[in-house]
Amino acid sequence: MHKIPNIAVIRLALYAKHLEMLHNDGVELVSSVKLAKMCGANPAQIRKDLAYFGQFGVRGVGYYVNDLLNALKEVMGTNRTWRLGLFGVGNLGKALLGFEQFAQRGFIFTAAFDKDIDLVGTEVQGMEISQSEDIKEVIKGPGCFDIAVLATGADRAQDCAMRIVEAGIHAILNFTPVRLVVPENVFVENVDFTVRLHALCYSLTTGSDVTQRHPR
Amino acid sequence: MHKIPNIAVIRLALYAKHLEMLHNDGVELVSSVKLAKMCGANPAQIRKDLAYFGQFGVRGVGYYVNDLLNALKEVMGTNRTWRLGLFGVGNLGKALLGFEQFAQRGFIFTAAFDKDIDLVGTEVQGMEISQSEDIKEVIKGPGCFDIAVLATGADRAQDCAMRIVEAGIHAILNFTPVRLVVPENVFVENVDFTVRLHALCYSLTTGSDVTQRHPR
DNA sequence: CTTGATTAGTGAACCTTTTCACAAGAATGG
DNA sequence: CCATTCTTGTGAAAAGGTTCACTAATCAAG
Repeated sequence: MHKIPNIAVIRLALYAKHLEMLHNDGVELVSSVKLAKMCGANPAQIRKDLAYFGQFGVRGVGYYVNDLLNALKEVMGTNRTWRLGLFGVGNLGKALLGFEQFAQRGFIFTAAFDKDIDLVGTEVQGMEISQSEDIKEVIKGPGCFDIAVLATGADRAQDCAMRIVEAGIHAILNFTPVRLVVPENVFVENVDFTVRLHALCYSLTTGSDVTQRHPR
Repeated sequence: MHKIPNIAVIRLALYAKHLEMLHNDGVELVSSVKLAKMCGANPAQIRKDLAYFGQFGVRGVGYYVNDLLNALKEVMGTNRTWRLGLFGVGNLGKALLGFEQFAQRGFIFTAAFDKDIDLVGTEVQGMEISQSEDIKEVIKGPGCFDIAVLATGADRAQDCAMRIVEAGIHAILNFTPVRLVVPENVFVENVDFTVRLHALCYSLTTGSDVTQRHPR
């Protein structure tokens, strides 16, 4: 049995995104070559990535968009809605609450927390704000969520992360610049816009392209 | 001469970030082992990455934080201020305008554009909003910028990108889900939060960690 | 001055990931 | 049924990146 490269899994999300676009355009059939052009990838890579998870295509024909999309969703675990809990309702937090692409792709916020006492109890983007100290209570009710989105200030980040872990949440999307210390069984994705800007700076300065082929 | 891996350049930004933290803490000397622990990297990798660009350390001693930081900034082209132009002053756009980490790390917004006539002429986060049709005029004045930050709706993205390119801008940080079509000499970094969430979904569903080691 | 402890720099080995090239299967037209 | 065209699935080769293991340099203590 083959070891599946992490990066192949990430690319599945990319493929799924483009398959969804094809589906919305009413396209029923697609070849690895066409999909590769859309994604900016190599057709052989797409076929190989898919092969790690099964056989989804028909030789001489291509891939049926709907079938492949459903198969990929099943593999990635995105054939369901995932609930998000926001920590830190500042500029970025508010923007994330209203970020349409989340809802479109099956991610909905069910809870929002902030340290600011004046904010607690008020509504932002139709979400009632709670105190992060109350996370355990919130999680028992309709505010229950699967993934924490951390958008607090740097000073609150580690503290919040510990509360999140203690409440039994095992996944964090971390927008703070802090390297979180969490138990091994907790998954953390660090998002850092400035790193991406640095890549552009280097490319502009040296003329050598270090931008990434695929979106992240 | 060696070919420098793209990914090594990206990691330099990570090292620089942690060196800045050390510098702020008054630390003057650091070893590859210590820095590696901070960054969550392998010490040999740090030494190798640095070696692509020169010799910055002292054997038996380590790296002088300040010297290395300055050297890295020089290499990456971040020993200067970079000016950003924002396109699309919606939820996300506003959040980016007020994003403290940008200013802290040498990125400042000098211009902001929106299609909404009611917004044009008003101020958001102390920035006057212009029409994207006027980009060429704005660029001649104090609103001149080096990198475009694209945070419009999907429908406006490609159109805006073309205007940006025509105005002579060669770098775009793209927050829209659109795969931009631009000339070869224009650098594009695509940011997609949902892809990162998908990685967490897969990890949670399968138990196998596909999150990235380093922030992006 | 010598010894021992550190730590950067680096060639080589190792591992991972991407790409190639072709066999196998499917549709179409005669 | 056969030939042709298409496209997937996949072993193997190539490319790319990471880690190891050792050398060279530096410092401190005896």
